Amino acid sequence: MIRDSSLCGAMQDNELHALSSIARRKTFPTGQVVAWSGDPNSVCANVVAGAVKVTASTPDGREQIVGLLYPGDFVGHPFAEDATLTVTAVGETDLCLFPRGPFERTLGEHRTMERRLLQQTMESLGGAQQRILSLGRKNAAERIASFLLEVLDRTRPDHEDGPAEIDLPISRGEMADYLGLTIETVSRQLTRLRKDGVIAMAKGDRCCTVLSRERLELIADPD
Amino acid sequence: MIRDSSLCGAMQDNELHALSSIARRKTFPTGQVVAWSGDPNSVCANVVAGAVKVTASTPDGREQIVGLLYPGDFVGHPFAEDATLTVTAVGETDLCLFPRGPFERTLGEHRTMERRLLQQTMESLGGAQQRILSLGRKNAAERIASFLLEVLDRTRPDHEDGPAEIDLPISRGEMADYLGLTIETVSRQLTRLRKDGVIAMAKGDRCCTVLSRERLELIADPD
DNA sequence: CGTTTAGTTGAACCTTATCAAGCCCTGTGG
DNA sequence: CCACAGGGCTTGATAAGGTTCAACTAAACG
Repeated sequence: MIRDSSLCGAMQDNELHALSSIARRKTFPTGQVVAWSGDPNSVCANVVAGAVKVTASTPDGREQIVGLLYPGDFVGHPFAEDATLTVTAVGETDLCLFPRGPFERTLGEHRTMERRLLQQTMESLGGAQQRILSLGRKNAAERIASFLLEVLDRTRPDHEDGPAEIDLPISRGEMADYLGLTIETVSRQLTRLRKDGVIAMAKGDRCCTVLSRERLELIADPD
Repeated sequence: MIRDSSLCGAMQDNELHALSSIARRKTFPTGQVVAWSGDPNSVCANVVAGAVKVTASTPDGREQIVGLLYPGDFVGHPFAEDATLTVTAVGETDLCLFPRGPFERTLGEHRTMERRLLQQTMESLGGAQQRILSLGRKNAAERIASFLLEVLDRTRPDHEDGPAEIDLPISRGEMADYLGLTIETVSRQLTRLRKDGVIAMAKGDRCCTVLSRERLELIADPD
């Protein structure tokens, strides 16, 4: 179902076959860890359904979500000996797992796959660079607005204007870990957006209606 | 001179030849812009000597350095139509420039090169993720200490302990833009490190002696 | 039901930004 | 040769944004 947006997108049938012969489908319940930081780096994967968070943390336990991956996204770090990041399912999640060794070998045998992975990695890098800008230079309101727009673009790629309902994939605490803020600040900023009529959202809910995409964009990227 | 650490590292002579036939060497004076954000994405490059900064900025002009690249590092974003980032020489810098089109073609013709670029891009992504952690969860002191260690590791890869002299590649203002702080905070944190005897450094100087790497590490990653 | 968990809200505090002044070095022009 | 302007850096005072701590609500769950 997610073929064309994922690694498999550009591939021939024989290549797909090579991949699927090493792949293993698995469902992870909410909160289950797929791979631990510090463990040997043994798997790569494609997200099939649900989502995963990729987290880094300081030795004293502060946590930061460095990536949020959705269906079609590639997870993992080929060629690295050890995992430096923890991968966790957020919400019930289906992954297509590839043991790293065989995956790297398959990569070597199928050019289109390697090319596609290179392009995906370049895109991830671009995304990471945007997040560096957010975390380094944006205030709380701007970060929250940017995040809502990110989720909106992910789930409604064709949306242009007018009200749109989005379902936040993560909790307030996870939003805080993603945006480099605290739970309290996230909560306050959301109520502020609600009071200002930019979004509509029941208290404590994960469901959120963007009333004015335009205003949200203005907050995310002021001019 | 920087062959083995750069893209060219894993290549055969015929591949090197292919690359060098499209390459153009150029020296950029301090502050000169190599590529502008928003312009068509026309070049990739390898840093030969000196260093470049890669910056992103908000529409209202706040600036963030998203990457700092040294000799051997690859600069650019193959496959992207437009540049979203600005690349600027910091200090007198030699680059080996590749027009993007021919570079992508060459990439398609030389597997080892593509493989190597994939690995480099993965490493860049890992670095970016570490910086997301820093910007999201570390305070000013920790960021400064992390940065000094980064520079130390770059310039003295074999250094383990004891005093070591390092030359900061960038100004205070650029450190601020790199670390998501202000000039004033950077300055204050450096004098603090100086007063605490962690580093020795003449006021306003770019040269800095790390007196205790151990203490610096303790500050960068508290436990 | 009582307990737990996620989220909201308020008050006090703290880190960092902002504003302002001054220093030092360099380069320039009288 | 000196006065002066400018840039890079430091330092101080003040302000603000976000964190921390704490209380509270509401839904979920045994």
